[in-house]
Amino acid sequence: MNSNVIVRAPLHVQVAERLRLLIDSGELAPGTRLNENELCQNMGVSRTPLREAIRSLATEGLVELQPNRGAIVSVVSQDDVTEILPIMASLEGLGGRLAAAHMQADQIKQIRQIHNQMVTHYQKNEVPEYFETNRLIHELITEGSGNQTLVDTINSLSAKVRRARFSAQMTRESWAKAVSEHEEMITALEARDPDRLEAILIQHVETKRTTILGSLPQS
Amino acid sequence: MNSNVIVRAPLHVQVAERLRLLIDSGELAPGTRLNENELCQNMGVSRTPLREAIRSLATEGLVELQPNRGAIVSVVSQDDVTEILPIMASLEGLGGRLAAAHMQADQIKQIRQIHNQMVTHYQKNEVPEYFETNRLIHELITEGSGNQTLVDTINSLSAKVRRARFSAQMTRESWAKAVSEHEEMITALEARDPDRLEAILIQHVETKRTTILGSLPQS
DNA sequence: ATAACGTATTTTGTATGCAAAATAAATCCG
DNA sequence: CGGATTTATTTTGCATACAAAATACGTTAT
Repeated sequence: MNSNVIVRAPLHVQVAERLRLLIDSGELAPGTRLNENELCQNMGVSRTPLREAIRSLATEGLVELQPNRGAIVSVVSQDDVTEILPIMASLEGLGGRLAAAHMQADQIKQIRQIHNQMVTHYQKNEVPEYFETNRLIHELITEGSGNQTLVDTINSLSAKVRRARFSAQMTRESWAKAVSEHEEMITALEARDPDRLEAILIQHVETKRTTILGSLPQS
Repeated sequence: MNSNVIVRAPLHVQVAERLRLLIDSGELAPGTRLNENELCQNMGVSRTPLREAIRSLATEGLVELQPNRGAIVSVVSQDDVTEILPIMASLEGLGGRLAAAHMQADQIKQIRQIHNQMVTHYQKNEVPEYFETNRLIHELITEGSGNQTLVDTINSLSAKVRRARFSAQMTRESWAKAVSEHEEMITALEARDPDRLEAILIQHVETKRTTILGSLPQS
């Protein structure tokens, strides 16, 4: 009779999610060794599901397995970021191209509204809110492509870059440039101009790359 | 005294590799349920490393977990392929662009040689050899980008498409077209023309898409 | 005969236990 | 006293054991 079929996720999945959170929040810093007993007690589960979860995260690239020595939180190097950003540029460009063709008018309107919010956050210098609305816009455009595999692929790469957290060194200039590029993005989207949107998105990631790695030696 | 430090891979990694092979070869067909006991006996390991391996494959997308019902070999639908191919086009294009800039002259010569082999296989109608040399050329160009993350990303997507195995229906025409596109690819690479190589690679995947899905309903 | 229920068996999920490897500690020797 | 070797402890890797869920089966009742 009860149609509320509650399929509670398997333990190892829950554990994986929790670990992902801990790593993403920085509570488990890159390079930290994952002590199984410690984590087990901490989370109140046995080692079996925990180990299964760790294996999952390893194939995701979030942790690195060291034979007979357990796992460490993987360190995202500058080289990694240098490799990832051009890939993201390409994929976000593709996403934009598809989105310009497929998105509904009201979805585009919604993005315009969020964009306006973002500009307000920029003007009021509200950094975390800016980043959040920024992220949301990119996500919505990518999802607008209607290509779930593309969304997943971008997210997986994006997570690694985000974890590097070089982002803090954003200057007033590069911030202004990013905002103006966003303005162009939305305009191109409203005009449903795939080529232009694609070009801007690629340029936008290039700006990001410069911001992140520009001042640093390319090791 | 013995400096030959043999670090044999952990069992769950070996098991994962073996499973990947079984799935790739079609011995474990899409949709097949993975019976743990059966596989354990078959491979002579206990359930623990087997289960860990299955979790890894799940995050890779090769198998699909069904809570309290184990795992099945994931089915790659036409929709999936339709989603993946444009992504691969984009990424192979980027790979080519980078390769044209970074590859050593002797590496390019090597590709030219393999290309010539491939053409011979085409002329002699040696299908498996053709596919293998074809695959190798794409791999070498992508690796020529010097971007390992890009290589990994493409490989992961490529594996799924390959598993769909629509490839059999290659006509004489589309085969000829593919070969001529390859000729253009190598020429562009030798001329170190990134824009041209990128364009051809994107076009090439588009040809592949048409070959694979062209005649079929896009469900 | 068929549908529905209840039981038995299989299969998955989780916990525990034991062996091997790695790390830490302590002892011994120079 | 310092370095190396040996011993003890911790930690990982794998196997087994038990519990819960799902499937298969058989029985009963309509």
